[in-house]
Amino acid sequence: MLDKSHKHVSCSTCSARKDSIFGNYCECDASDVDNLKSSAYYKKNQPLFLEGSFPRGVYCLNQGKVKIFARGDEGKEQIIHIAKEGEIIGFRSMFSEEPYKVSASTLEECNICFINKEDFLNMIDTNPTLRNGIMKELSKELGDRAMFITNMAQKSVRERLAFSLIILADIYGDEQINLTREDMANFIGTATETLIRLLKDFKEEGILEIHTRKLEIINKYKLLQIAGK
Amino acid sequence: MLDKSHKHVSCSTCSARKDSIFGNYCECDASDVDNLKSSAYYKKNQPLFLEGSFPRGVYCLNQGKVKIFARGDEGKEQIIHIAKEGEIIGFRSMFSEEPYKVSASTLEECNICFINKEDFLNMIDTNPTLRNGIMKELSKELGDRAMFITNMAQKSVRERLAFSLIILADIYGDEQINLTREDMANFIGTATETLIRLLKDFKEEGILEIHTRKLEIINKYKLLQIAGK
DNA sequence: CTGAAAAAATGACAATCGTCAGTTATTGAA
DNA sequence: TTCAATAACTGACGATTGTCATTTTTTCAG
Repeated sequence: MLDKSHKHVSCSTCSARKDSIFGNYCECDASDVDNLKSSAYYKKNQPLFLEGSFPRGVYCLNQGKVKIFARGDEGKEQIIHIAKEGEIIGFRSMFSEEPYKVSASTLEECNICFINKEDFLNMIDTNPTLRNGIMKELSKELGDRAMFITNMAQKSVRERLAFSLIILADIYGDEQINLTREDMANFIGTATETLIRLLKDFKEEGILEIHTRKLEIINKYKLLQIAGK
Repeated sequence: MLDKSHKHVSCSTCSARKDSIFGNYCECDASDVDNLKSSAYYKKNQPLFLEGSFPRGVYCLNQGKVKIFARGDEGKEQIIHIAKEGEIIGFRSMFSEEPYKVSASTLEECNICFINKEDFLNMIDTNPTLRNGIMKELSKELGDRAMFITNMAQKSVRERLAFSLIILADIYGDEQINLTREDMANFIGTATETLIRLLKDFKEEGILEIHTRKLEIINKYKLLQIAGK
């Protein structure tokens, strides 16, 4: 259970900081960031921002998981990314001068810090190390998305499920994967029913165990084989 | 027919410059760029760079079209983007410090300029306007790719074809769309045979005319309807 | 602890789409 | 101009996957 008291989370004691751009590129300025940001507790399924709205700043995830998703023409969610502790969310829109093209929403209880657009852009302008880190991050994600598109276009749902389970296992670390079937289907890009059937297949093949919502991967090697690379 | 003499193409007279980041963000420095870059003629189907290799600089497309693509596990191409006159190609990899995650290859005869990595990064460091333009571009593309992923995941091949034809019509401008069936299928994310069948359907529905390889769009409104937004 | 709401699961069925195998048309170099 | 190579096209067929309808299980607020 997380602290819900809205108490200020300090960067200097932030356990996620080692995984963060701030941690990697901006060692010296932790206290500067500390003075600029605010922190807040978010309930499960609470939006950070919505597609179409204008960005006011960036979010830094201290604790919890956040889904980044777009909506298709019929309103169906497509999850583009699942952010974990230490990630900065929504910084792309700081530069594009466009409304958000994606939405962000918590998948579980979260502690999230917020930095104003103006303050953030100021940091970028005056701190070349941080700036280079951000540019590197933008570029990396662009590369990742090229692979994402390729997987979507060329892999079967079964292959994509295997691939996604590996990614999810990485995101969830020690914890077990914990997503609704609908969210998982929206990540893989398939119908919920199809996902459920394939999970059952994987279970029968001894690849994973299903503890209701939580998934435990038993045979990662087999997943890698199915995912095909 | 393009000039094949390897003669230097000057930025100041480059007709594509108005569509370029250099044109929009770096008005004053055209001659600076001029002194740094080299220009070259490329034949059809000639690679600029390959997935996995390390970037040496960026390419600026003066004339022609270039496909940017990744390869799936079985070697099948997935075209991520088709660059037209004025676009800068390969600048993402300048920042990521990774090998290319995509390949680039000409789709027709091209004139392409080249700027060294070092010179380019130097320009970025010393020219904030250009830098902001680049960051804006990176962010924009990231947004575009979120939509690309969503389309891939949620639209039928027929819908994706309609959508892609609109994009291609925009890329080709006054000219007619001119791609092999295979390239077009690899852009849409389908089998060549399926694409051919659907093109025939569209022809029979009066949406387009097929002049062997070249496609002429007759009813753009209907395409928009089918694409679904 | 209980009941209503949400999520997960199952079954039946049809359509989309990919694969394979083969034919026709087009291109471009000799 | 010709011929070989490449690209475009057609047909048959089945597997994968989405849709709809329904049941079972789980969650969580009161």
